[in-house]
Amino acid sequence: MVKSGKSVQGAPADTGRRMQMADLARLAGVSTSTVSRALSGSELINPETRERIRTLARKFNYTINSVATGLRSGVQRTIAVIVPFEKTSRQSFADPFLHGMIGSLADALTERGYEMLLSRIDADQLDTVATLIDSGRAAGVILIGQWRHHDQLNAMAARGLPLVVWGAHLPHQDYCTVGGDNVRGGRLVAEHLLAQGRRRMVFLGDRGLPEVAQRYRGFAAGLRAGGIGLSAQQRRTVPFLAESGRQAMLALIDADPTLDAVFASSDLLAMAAVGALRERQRQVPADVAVVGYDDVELAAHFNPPLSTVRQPIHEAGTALVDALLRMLNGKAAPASALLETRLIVRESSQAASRS
Amino acid sequence: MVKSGKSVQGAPADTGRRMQMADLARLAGVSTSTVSRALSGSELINPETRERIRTLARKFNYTINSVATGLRSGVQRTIAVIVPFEKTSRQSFADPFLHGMIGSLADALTERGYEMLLSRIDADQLDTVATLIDSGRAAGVILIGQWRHHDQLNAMAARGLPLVVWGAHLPHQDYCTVGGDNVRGGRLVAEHLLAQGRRRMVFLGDRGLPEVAQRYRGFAAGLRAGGIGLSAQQRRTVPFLAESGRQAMLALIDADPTLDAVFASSDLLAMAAVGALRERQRQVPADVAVVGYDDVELAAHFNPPLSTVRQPIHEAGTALVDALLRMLNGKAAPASALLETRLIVRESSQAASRS
DNA sequence: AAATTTCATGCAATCGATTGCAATTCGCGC
DNA sequence: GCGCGAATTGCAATCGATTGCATGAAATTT
Repeated sequence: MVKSGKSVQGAPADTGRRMQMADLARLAGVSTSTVSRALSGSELINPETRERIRTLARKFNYTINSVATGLRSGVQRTIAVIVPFEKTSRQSFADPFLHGMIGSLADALTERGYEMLLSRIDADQLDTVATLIDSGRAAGVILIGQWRHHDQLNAMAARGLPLVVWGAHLPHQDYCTVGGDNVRGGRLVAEHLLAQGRRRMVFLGDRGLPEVAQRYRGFAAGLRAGGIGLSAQQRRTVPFLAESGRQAMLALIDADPTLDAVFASSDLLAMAAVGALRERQRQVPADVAVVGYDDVELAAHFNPPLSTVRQPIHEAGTALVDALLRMLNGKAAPASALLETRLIVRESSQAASRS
Repeated sequence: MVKSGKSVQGAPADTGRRMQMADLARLAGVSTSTVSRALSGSELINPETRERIRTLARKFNYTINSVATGLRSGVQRTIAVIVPFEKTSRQSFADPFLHGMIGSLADALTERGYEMLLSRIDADQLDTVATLIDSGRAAGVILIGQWRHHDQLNAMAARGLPLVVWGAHLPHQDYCTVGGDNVRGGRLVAEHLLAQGRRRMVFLGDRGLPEVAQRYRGFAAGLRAGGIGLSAQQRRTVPFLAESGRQAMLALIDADPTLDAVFASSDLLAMAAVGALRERQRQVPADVAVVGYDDVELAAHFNPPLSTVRQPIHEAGTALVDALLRMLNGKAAPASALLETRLIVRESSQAASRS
């Protein structure tokens, strides 16, 4: 019922139809052309008229209909942010890392005058992303995580869709990514754990995902450099879900009660791992060191405070948005960006425990 | 440069202008009227023609421009979800509870064929919310948390804005809210802590926020029923930020080293409190019991697992969206809804500790 | 064979704003 | 007093789709 009945004359009734430019024009005794120009601050309009119209607009709470504007001018100030999920596990939205990312993107977009359309979509139906652009609902797309769809993303880039992806930089990649240096991150963790005198490590994460694969590669390489190997029994393929992390950790510790360090590919998994270790009466870090990835806000406040690899979330949002906007402005797809990645050592991985 | 050059004839060049209905009409040798009807499945169109057009559309990857559709038909399938923040503290987006809420809303909206426009806005400029509606960018608004702006929300409701708020149900309230039973939640916590033999309680949270105020009221009432009081020294006004929670808890324990229970108005604060207690060598729950609020996913995996009052996040999303859609369909503003609220007891508040 | 339906499609107005170009007014010089 | 440029403002086409009404062909009736 919001939209109905016409205003009889001049000012539309308080209830009923939304005010529009023609109404304001009538009230001001000018044409809509003049109103349009006045509101957009055109030099063509007499300053007095302009002020009069603007005052009137404010008084009547008039706001330009941006749907109509969008249609006529052909510009869209909406960016779609897509969080893919794998329907088998419902995974992904639960990770607090995503939360930080969304916040950071929201800020970066708002700062630049864009709106954010947030959407979770089935990772197996990534092509629906193209529809968002084709239908004019969004000017561009930011995808969080490339998941297992490298080829599909390449295809979308080939179609010329304005697309930027948070994730790993891969060989033969035609789309633009922004991400941390995952290989380096993994290696830093390996070096740190070795320096703490740990020897029997395990890894938690789904190496089917490019970012995780790179973290693993860096980790394994770092261990190898220290003369330590990592067998198939010492890693576990887990989605980014707390309960899965817990189960995996329980299995690992039961399989090898002597393990002394865990590298989890996300803080969420690391926290779940700590819980599982506790269930098995292992002290963290005295018995087992735990290192996560992301440095989500809670990591510092966890019990014990979690060592982790920091992903520069704030920069990430800015970098993603800027890359996309550059693309929309017709500049060639910007080169993929690698953001700074560093290890934050807290209590969960230290050799000397508090007590 | 995405939009430029006209197609010379028939199929538009692969590069360049976006395909539109007129192009498809030309390709099919019919008018746009026919295409429009064919794609919308009108009975008026010959089934064969309809199929031919649809096939063509699929083949050329044509998608109806929803901006134009929106303008002509006047319907908007976008809902704005607003997360207010207080600029002084940058608070709010950090809380994992919000994250769950956003996910739940995203699901509920998608299921019903709506898109979600996510926006953080300065709580002091809530009126910009009206602009979202007035400008036609969104059909309705879901606001997460009423913060300190009860009156402003009433004013917006009076203006007839389609608005639903997650939060507390207050006296003299003209807008529709969906929320948990905060008073009951607080009371349950009090009863539980008393039953565990705790006596010196403290409360963490900003009672300037209606939801928190209600939780506190229930809590204080429950304690009073058990013959226990709560002095001004036993509560602390804290925003929903981990670091603030930590500071507040440190101050409280220093002020009264004998306290034996903490009720935090969110899980985030509870987790921060656990960290602070740990810094002061207090065992949770042996020395101090801690109870949070929300039951975010991590609560169960915290160390120790966190007792908390569960907010039914999934139902919440559904209820908020349904209430809003009912409003948009012209039904009177639905009555505010109170969702089920129950206490989940985990280790952090138990009398007998594990070891 | 003429008249009447039925079916399928096209024409043109419309949604609410923007903008190139034309029109009007005013001031001022000659 | 007439002409010309500058300053304002309005007219009408346009963005891309939707839809009431008209149209024309085929099918049916008489």
